[in-house]
Order: sequence, then structure tokens, then C-alpha cells
Amino acid sequence: MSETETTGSKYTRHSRDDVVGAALALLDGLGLPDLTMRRLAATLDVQPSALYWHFPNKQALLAAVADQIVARARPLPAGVSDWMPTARTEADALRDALLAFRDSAEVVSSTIALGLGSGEAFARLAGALAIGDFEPETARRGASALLHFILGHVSHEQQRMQADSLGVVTRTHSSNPTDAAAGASGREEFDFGVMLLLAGLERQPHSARSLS
Amino acid sequence: MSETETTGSKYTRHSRDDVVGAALALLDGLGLPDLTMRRLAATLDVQPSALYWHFPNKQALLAAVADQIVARARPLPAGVSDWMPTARTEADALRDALLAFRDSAEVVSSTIALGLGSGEAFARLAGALAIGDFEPETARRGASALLHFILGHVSHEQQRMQADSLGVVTRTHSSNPTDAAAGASGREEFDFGVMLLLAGLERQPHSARSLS
DNA sequence: ACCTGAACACCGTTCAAGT
DNA sequence: ACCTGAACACCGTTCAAGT
Repeated sequence: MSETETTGSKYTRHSRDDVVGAALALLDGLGLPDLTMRRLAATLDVQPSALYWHFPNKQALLAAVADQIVARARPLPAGVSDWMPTARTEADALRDALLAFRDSAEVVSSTIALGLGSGEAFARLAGALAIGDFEPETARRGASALLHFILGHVSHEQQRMQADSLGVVTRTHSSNPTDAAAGASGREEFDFGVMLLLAGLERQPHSARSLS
Repeated sequence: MSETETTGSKYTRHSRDDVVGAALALLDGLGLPDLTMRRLAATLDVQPSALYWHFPNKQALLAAVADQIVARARPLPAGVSDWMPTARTEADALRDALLAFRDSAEVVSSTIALGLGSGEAFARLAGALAIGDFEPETARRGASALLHFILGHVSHEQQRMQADSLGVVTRTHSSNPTDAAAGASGREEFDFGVMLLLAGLERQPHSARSLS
């Protein structure tokens, strides 16, 4: 959206942030498979090779895009005290941030898997769990489990959204009529998974129980 | 491994299963990024276009590969009665099946996300939960949460294995010394996540409690 | 500091035609 | 039933050179 243009030069020049912004727009508009370096270059009126001044390769670009997406997650409302509602809120904020951009869960997921960035998502969940006084290892593993569930669930949700918009009729697992009837509003299923993990965590030893 | 060869024809001919087998070997040997239609065709001594007689496109091929991987998961030992150890066993069997092939979690994950197959993984987990008398909807969501965690975790594990084998030094989330020191044998972390979900499920209403 | 121009080494997929 | 041959429309990345 905001194009950097320095005075008196021959071409329109772009900053690293311009490139990330354009990539984000392209991702949301066309989806991950159509986010190619060549197409991105075209929307910036630049040769493909120009992108390699800003990023060493496509993965690094995608990592920056993933960071942007996660960074836009709404911050915690001030004055929290209990770990469980805090963790629930962080999980919701993360899901909403992901749902704001098409195919974002896949981008964030692969970026995290490759260890290239977006540690912020993990840090926010771990921070919430730190409020309950779990063993550090327990908090780490809990945050990791939450993150895997969140990314997996939203990824699934986003793929279904895309499939639906294309009018594809893919019969999912279980010919059971229940799951067809259920509707499963996404949100409810998400909350259920988060709740299972938090309920499981609650049974882990805390050094101090919040009962005041 | 087993090549179909019919008598008296000009070329070596292949069955659909031959193609899937070769794809599986290529995946395990070179990894998902190098599993290309052209390379696969080359290992079968065939033109790339020949593959499109067996499969409509690459995604369909990958779905068949994913089904193979999941189908090789060890079956349940006979005579189970409690849902919780059963679910734990299924989760372990699934993880082991995935760890048997490089990059398999990503293949299965994307196949499931696209709704193209491998409903068997979901079905096995759902079947285990069905032993406890949960609401059908609860069992469905529980199995879904388990599957998301399993695929996310193993996917992460496999990416780290590959990164390690390449000698990449990617500092993961949290500069905390604890997670560097922990070692986190994968297996333990996996069991912990599964345990959290099962402990959460245990607190859900069952119609009958197994206490005999 | 940021980009061009040209090239390299690939991709997935289609389709008429062969055996 | 299974494959060839040839083409189409793309990819990500490198690198010397320009401004």
C-alpha cells in the first residue's frame, strides 16, 4: 500500500516493507500457490531479480510475511491474572489474526517448522501459561501443543473455505451423517480443542494454585 | 520395488501401485521438494506424461502416497477395553508410521487438509474414542484435535531432523536456555501433548464410566 | 541503495499419436 | 491398457552491469 519513492531517480524504488506488504496483499488476493516471485515482482513493476536484493530467497520472504501476520494479532487486554482465560484469549487472538489473511496458517506453519521465524506466536502462548506457575518444561510443551493445534485447525478451516468457494464437493472422513449435520461452525470446534488442552494442563502440578 | 511387466510388449509397463511405491521411495530418499513428476517418471524409465494415465494430477498421487503411509501403521493389539490406553496406542502407531518416511507428516497433513484422503487416520483415532462413551460430536472433535496435534508435532520433528542433518543452526523460539538444555527427545514431548488432550477429554461427560 | 537484462536449470500438465 | 514425443506456460535463482 505505502510505496517508497525517492526523489530524482529513474525508477520507483521499494523498501523491504513495501515488498512484504505487496506479498501479503498477493497472498490474500490470490492464495499461496499463486504467490510467486515473478508475480510479486510484476505487481511492484520490477524485475524478479530485484526481489533478491531484499531477500536471499523465497522462504525468507515468506518468513517475513508470517511475522507480519502474527504481529497483527490483537494485544492482550490489560490487567489479567488467571492463566486459563489469558491462554484462551491469546489462542483466539492468534486464530483471528490468521483468519484475516488467506492461506496464512500454512505460511506461518511452514515458517515455524523450518525454524525461520514467528517465534512470537509461541512466545505469546508460553507467556500466558507462565502466569500459572507450571514447570518451565510443562509451559513450553503446553504452548507447543497449543500452537500445533491452532495452526492445524485454522489451516484446515482455511482449506475448507477455499474448497467451498470453488464449489468442490469433497466428502471428508466418516460417512457418518452426524458430521454432515453438525455444521461445526469452526469457532466452536476450535474452542473445544483449546479447552481440552487447557483442561489437561490444569491437572499438571502448579507450584501455586490461583485460588484467591 | 515390485515392477509389473507384461509379456511381449515393447516397454516395461507399470501399475498404479508401482507408481505409488516409486513415489514413496523417492519421498523417503530425497524428500518432498525433490519428489517431482519428472524425477518420478525418470526412476520408472518413463516419460512424465505417462504418469497422467495413472493419476489426474500430482495432488492425487500424493493422496495415494499419504494413504499408503497411514495404512502401514501397525494395527491395534487385540483385546482392548479402555478408551484412554487405546487412544494413546493409536496415536503412537500413527506417529511411528509417519516417522518411517521422510516428510510424510507434511504429505499426510496437506492431503487431509485438501480433503483428498487419509480419512483412515481420523477414523482410527475416532474409533478409539468411541470406546469411551462420549457424545458423537465430542469424539469427532477430540479425534480432530488429536490428529492436528500429531501431524503438527511430527511435521515439526521431521523438519528438525532434516535441518539437523544439514547442519543448519537455526535458533528456535525462546532464547531461554531451558529448551536448549532439555534436549526434548521428541517422543516425550509427543506423549505429553497426547496426554493433555486425553486428560481434557476425560473431563467431558461420558454416558458410561469404565470403572469395572 | 536498489534495480535491469539475460540467462540457467528446472517445473506440472495437455494432447495427439503409437502399440 | 499403458506409453511416447512434443509442446505450452510457467517456476526460483544467479550474476554482471547499470544508476
